Amino acid sequence: MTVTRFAPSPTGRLHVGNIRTALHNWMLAKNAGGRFLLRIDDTDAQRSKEEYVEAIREDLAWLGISPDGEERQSQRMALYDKAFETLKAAGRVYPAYETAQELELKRKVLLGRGLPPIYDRGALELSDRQRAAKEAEGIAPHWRFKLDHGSPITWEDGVRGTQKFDPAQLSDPVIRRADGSWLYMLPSAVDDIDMGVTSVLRGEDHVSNTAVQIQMFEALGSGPPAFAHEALLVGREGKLSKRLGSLGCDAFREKGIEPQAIIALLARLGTSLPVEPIGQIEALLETFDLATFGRAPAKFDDAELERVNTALVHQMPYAEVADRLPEGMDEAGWHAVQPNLATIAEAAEWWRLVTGPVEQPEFSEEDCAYLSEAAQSLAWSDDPWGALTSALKEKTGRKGKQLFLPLRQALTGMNHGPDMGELLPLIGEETARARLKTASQG
RNA sequence: GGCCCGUUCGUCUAGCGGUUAGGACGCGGCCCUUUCACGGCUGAAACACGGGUUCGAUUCCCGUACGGGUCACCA
Repeated sequence: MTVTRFAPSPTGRLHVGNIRTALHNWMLAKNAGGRFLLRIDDTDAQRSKEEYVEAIREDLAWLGISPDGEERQSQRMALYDKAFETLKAAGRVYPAYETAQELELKRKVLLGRGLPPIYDRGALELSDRQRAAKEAEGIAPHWRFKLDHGSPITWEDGVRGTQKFDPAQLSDPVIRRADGSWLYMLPSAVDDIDMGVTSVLRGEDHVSNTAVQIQMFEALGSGPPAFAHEALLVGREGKLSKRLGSLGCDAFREKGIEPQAIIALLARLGTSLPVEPIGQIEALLETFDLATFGRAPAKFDDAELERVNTALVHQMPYAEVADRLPEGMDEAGWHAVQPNLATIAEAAEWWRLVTGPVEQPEFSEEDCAYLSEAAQSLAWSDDPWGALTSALKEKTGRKGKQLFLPLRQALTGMNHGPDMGELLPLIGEETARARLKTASQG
């Protein structure tokens, strides 16, 4: 069975990049009838916050991509200890004593000489006596995973094709701090094994991590999962950008963006499939295919998100939105107002044209007379607007803008808006007549 | 700087040696509508640059430029 996972760190709200990864993993699993798991990667106790764990769950639920299971790394330490011992016994981890400052300096020197800033394995040169001396000084080591430089690391990537890495081009990753706390690399691999994850789909910022982790999977006696790395999303100006990071689920919600719009856009952006206002995630699922994923970074544009949202809002049936509409708005009201909406929240603004009060403009003397005439001509029927306008056309000879604009302004206080034929019946005879009278009195 | 990846209409992209270079979104025009919007029709709009290879390159190779990623005791 296909098992995928979404493994965010609870250090902030979900943002577009996150959401996209989560969605694609969800789709990858569901498309194969598999399971989608949430793993809270909270090994970094300093930065992880409980409120964000809760927010992540809520956001996923809001988006409609709830996980089938959840794990937390902070509760799985025993597993990592065990894996660590296994690796140690196999000679695949070694203690290192450099300080962060020393490492930083080494990197700068290498970079300055035009060389790749790869860890020099200085700790491997240490004799037993030198190590003992460090310990005697009270310096506890941090631990690195020893990469096997023997042969190139290769894998068949779900979106990038055959990948090949020279392990000598990679630094031996620090996997454990001196205080015993864990870094991302090992726990992630351990959990993927333990959770039975079969497919790992993540951003291309992880490709070199994958190379390292493939060796970890092997060292732990497990075959690696199927990896796929999708191109990152960039902002309007290119670049991953601070701006994109700030586009969180909460911000979208506040702007009146429907979760379906986010899903519809993110499901297809950067793929060869057209972005379409598809409200059913199941329909999106049918066309989901890693083979359609592009390898170049795609631009995320919130204007496009808003467009998708608007198109979706225009499709939504009354039943789906009923409980979010303003007090008193029934199905007829929804239909009258729907084509003019960019967000559902805007329904309230248009609905005020019906419930009033309306703010009428100043009318010329001529228009006042016309509106007075209109008040008298108003007759109720199935189609009061049609009846009113044709009656006035005959009586006054007005047509076009002259005919309808004063009426619209008197009745709604605005010179554009939903179709009057639908709006007038909702306003009702009494209110309509009153508004026309008021307007006719200047 | 090393290593990976990429560059086709404004945007997302199709293309896998010979095409009028296709689609979608956006944009323009027309129609519908006694407003705006919705809807329908229609139009403009692209192969980063320079060398090869080839009868023929958007497509293959090399180089240049540009963009993205990575090289953390972050994930």
